Amino acid sequence: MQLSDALHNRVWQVLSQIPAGHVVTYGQLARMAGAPQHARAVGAILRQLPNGSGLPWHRVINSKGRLSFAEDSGAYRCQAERLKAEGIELCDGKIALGRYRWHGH
DNA sequence: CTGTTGACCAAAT
DNA sequence: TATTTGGCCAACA
Repeated sequence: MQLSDALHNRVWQVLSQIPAGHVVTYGQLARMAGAPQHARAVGAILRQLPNGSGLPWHRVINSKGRLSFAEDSGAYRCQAERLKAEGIELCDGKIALGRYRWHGH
């Protein structure tokens, strides 16, 4: 891995704490990991996440309450399906952040 | 080393 | 409400 191990580990740590049925945004996760200006780096970390990591990457969405994938992509459908399985519905392509956002402990 | 890309974001138009 | 703009920076070519 090339991203600073420290950031990588903190993101990994926070990600593992997100409860099922809740979501956080990339920027929020970056802040929670102590790197407020690194929303994009969080995306890069998730992108490189190993397949069998077991981490809830699908609970991370963008600040607009949308999934950061093209709607016609398999990744989009995969994430949407995983969220639906946790009771999180996409209304008009958007998630009600006010209702599902996780605010930490 | 330079330039581009992108699972981003907040503020300004 | 919808786009654009400027900032961010790791990964990649």
